[in-house]
Amino acid sequence: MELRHVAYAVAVVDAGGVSAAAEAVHVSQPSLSRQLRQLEADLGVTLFERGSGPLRPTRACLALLPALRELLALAGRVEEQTAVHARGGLDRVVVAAPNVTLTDVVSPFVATLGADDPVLDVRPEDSRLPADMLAAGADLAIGTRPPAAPARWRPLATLPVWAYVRPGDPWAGRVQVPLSELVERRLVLLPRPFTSREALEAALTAAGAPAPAGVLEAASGPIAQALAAAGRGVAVVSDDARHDLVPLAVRLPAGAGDAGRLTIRLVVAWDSRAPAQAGLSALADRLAAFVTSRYGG
Amino acid sequence: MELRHVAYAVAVVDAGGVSAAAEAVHVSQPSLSRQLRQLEADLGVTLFERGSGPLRPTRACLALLPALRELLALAGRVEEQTAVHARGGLDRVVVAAPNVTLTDVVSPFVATLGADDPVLDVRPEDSRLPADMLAAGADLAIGTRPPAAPARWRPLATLPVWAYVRPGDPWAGRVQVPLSELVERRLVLLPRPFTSREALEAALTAAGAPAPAGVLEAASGPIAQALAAAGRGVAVVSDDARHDLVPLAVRLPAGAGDAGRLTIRLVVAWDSRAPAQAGLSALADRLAAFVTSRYGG
DNA sequence: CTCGCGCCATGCCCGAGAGGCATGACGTGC
DNA sequence: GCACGTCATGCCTCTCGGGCATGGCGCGAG
Repeated sequence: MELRHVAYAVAVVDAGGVSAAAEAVHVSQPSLSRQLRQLEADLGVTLFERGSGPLRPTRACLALLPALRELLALAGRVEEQTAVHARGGLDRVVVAAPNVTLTDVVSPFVATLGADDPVLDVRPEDSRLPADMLAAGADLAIGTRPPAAPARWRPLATLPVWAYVRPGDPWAGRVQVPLSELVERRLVLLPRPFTSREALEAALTAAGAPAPAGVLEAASGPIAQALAAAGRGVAVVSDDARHDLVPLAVRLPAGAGDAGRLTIRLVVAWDSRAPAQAGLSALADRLAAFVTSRYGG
Repeated sequence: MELRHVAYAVAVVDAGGVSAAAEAVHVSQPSLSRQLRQLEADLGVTLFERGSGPLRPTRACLALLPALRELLALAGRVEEQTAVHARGGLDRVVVAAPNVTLTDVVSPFVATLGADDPVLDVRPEDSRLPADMLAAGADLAIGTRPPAAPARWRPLATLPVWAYVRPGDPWAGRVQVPLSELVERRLVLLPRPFTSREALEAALTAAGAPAPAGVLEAASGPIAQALAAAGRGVAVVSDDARHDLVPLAVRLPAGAGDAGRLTIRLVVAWDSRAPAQAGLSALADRLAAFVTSRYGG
């Protein structure tokens, strides 16, 4: 019996099914399904009844459940306690992230931390690759592309890319604009390595849409918005709204996933071999939970 | 953090060092050493001070120790509790073993089991290979050769092979006899597949000793002893003494290991994929502990 | 009635990790 | 100074956890 298996079993009970639990514990549904059976074989007890629909805990499972929860809680307390004894581990955590994310995501999260929590040493980063940030000394890195092993990562959020128009614009009354219409306008975009730009171009390629009628490059999100506010074009960025700009979702052709809107995926990553890895992953989970509650997943 | 790692760390503290702990938890010393470092990295805490001699727990480790022990105790209780709910798992456990082992080892162990323990359904087996016994439906198998993966096994005991002479024999006053002298006598041996026979012949080959002067084959250990009691030769078997026979250790040439005596190794094996695997390994551990306390390892 | 959708299980493959063996570095005691 | 006991490290194997793709299966909508 391993703690991981116990956590999986409890997650299945709480989530009411394997599929839902798999999402909660960040593994695929087949993997979780197999781990469950392994735990059952290991203990020699049938924990779940299979059959129609979501599987349901057996009587034995429910009887064990309190002890299993206690086991997890105790393990959690041990890991917390280690933070106290950690030498140079979680007193300071260096968080690296692109600028947009820092202002819109990390800063609000830092504001929610208590006195017991580690001090987050936030550092803006040019690279979009979490792997590079980790190599540069960051403990946690936020970016758009999952790093390769042995780094670990977790999905953080799926943020929409907005097309910002000023209040007087003909589109100002709409809530979304199709990609095909968007390219007919002059666009204010960020330079290439920025994710909103890359996501837009990838979507254009995938949809077979023509190149935008005109492109104006801005050095940062706020500047792009300022240009849009000045009527120089439609700013396509993922920043939150400024200057009273009106955000429009960018509608993609059907079947493109992400609810048909242009989005960018954020991930949070850390080094699996770093000291206090348990603490880092816990912090990453809290950050993900915070973002989910704030942006609604 | 996984329960296995916790168990390892506690074992190291209790045993006072990696090497001793490795034996206690049945893994090799290098493996245990690495797991420890992994646990430290995972928690972000230095648990042991390395340096001269056996490593010693740090202050942080000692602070965590009670919680770790509690964690293991709780996990143990959960596994015990599962035995109660196990369906057809550990109510009956089929134990297969060679005849000698059954009478001399398993039976006394069965006598020590309480009402809460599973019923051991003991079955004598001709094969010396635990793998065959498991394939034949046994839950636990006792034999002389460790099975291949995915079966799991544990060393059970190292039993001496005795040279039995009757009280009136010229050797009756001795406690041991060298292999070279033994072969000059007429010997009462078991047939080939029996382990005492195979061990003897392997030792003869290894020592370059001549073949025994004369061999009388007996169908079983007790019969061999009966023949020895009748003065028909020296019985070389691993059974406990009967018929007032005098046991002599068989001395091997130096460097042959096993404290220079002819011995056979016993192992207990089970199927890692069997239901109630946790209960089986616990039972195997208890059996090993019993044998150790009875035969002094 | 049938089709589609949401469940979970299974087959396949890959990579990480745990394990063993052999060996090396380091201290201690004879 | 040498033998021995400690733990660490390199190398290899093999299990197992994980993901993707796919297959049954029941239920509900059309």
